[in-house]
Amino acid sequence: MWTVSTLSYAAQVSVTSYHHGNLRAALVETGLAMARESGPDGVALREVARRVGVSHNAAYRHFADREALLGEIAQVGMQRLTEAMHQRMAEVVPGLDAVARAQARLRAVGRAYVEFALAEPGLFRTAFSALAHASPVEPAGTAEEDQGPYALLNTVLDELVEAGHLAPERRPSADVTCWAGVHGIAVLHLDGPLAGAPEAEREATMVRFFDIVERGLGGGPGGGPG
Amino acid sequence: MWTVSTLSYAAQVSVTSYHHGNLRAALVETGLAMARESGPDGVALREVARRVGVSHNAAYRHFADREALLGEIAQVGMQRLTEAMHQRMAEVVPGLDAVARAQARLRAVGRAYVEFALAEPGLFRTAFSALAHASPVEPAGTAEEDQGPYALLNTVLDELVEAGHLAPERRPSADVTCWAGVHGIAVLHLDGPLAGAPEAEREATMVRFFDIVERGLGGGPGGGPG
DNA sequence: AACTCAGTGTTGACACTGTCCACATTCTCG
DNA sequence: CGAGAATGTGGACAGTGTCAACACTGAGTT
Repeated sequence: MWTVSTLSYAAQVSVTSYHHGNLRAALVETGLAMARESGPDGVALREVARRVGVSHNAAYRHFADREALLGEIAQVGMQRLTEAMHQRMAEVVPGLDAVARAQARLRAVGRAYVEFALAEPGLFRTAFSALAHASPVEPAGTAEEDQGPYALLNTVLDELVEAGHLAPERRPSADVTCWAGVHGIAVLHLDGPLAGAPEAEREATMVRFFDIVERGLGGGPGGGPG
Repeated sequence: MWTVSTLSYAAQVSVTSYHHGNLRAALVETGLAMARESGPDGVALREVARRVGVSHNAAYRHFADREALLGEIAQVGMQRLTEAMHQRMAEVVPGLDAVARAQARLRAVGRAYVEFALAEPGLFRTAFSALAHASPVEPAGTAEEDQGPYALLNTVLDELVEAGHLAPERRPSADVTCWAGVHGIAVLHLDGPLAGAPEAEREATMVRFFDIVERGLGGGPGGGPG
């Protein structure tokens, strides 16, 4: 009955069998597409099943809930976000001194975060809608790569400390501050009062934000310049 | 049939008439209560009508859509948020010099924002869920009071400029940066990976955030302290 | 080779939702 | 008083998530 799409189902089996062979993956993939189109609310279990070419309820053999499927999709979304950040971070040209390089990499991950949110609004919203997944913030030292956006941010911030721009005693403040700021910019542009702002303005906002953060983080152990 | 609650329907009429007399207000009020309980998704048109004691569909005489009702509720939520910010801002003791006072007021509005989000998660989510309402960010000068959170923030930032702590050329950067940061902190604690963080940690995060922002905003026209 | 049985997919049902339609009642105004 | 505009009602339709009972298939055991 159902036509097998030409997409990348890892272990595609005979085309007209009763068993789909890879339903779970297919559901996630199709659900992902729907999430990209219309966000978490656009992912209807029945519609996903319909598109995959399987009856409603079939999904219940692989997911306890709609929530469970959505969680899986959210996880993929989070992964995509991480990849985007990683890529932008790696694109930073290497011909700079340590401080400039670390600063550029910090700006790169931040910019990637916002860019991703605006380029993939549905996926971004989905990733943050049902997060029974991600651990409630890993401790700030566990910074191996591809462990999530937070780990990536921490990596860059540690580089900034090493380079000598970020005073160590302000290091603990830095991660959540940066994250919150960038997330706030993303959300306000996505679902907030800044939605529809022209790109130039958004770009200016980003630059100014990073200027302030860099200024706020950098320098010696003393208080502010006042 | 429907029992009239003891709440504040502005123009309550005869108890057993065919016409409710104040349906619109009653719907908003009840919808608001449901939004507080379970966020925007918890506001079901039929259930609202049921609780008010009126048939489903009655709401359609007063709202074009579920979306329209939700928008009205969101507006009330925004108003509550503004009030909370206003109050915390007014509570700042007056016995300080101009700079300290302005800084304290900035921290107060920011803290109020986050506190409100965590104290009224459903309402906060609702306020930011369907915002076909609020104008896409008023220009940064239009800062009369009770015009919304953004106007309030601008007021405080202007005070900071007047007091001499915020360099005028960094003023345009300040509003969105502060807003985004505070909004990010709120959202990450509400729906993000920081959910469930203990209050002490959240408090520390807030303090650190404001330290960085203050440092980043303050001081002379020169670049960072590096 | 036949049988069993767990895994997987299907059909049918239920309760719930938003929304449209036609109808009923009431209020207001001429 | 009577007409017409407001307002509330009931029924219907399509859509949703979820549960329970049934059907098919494939892998392993005897």
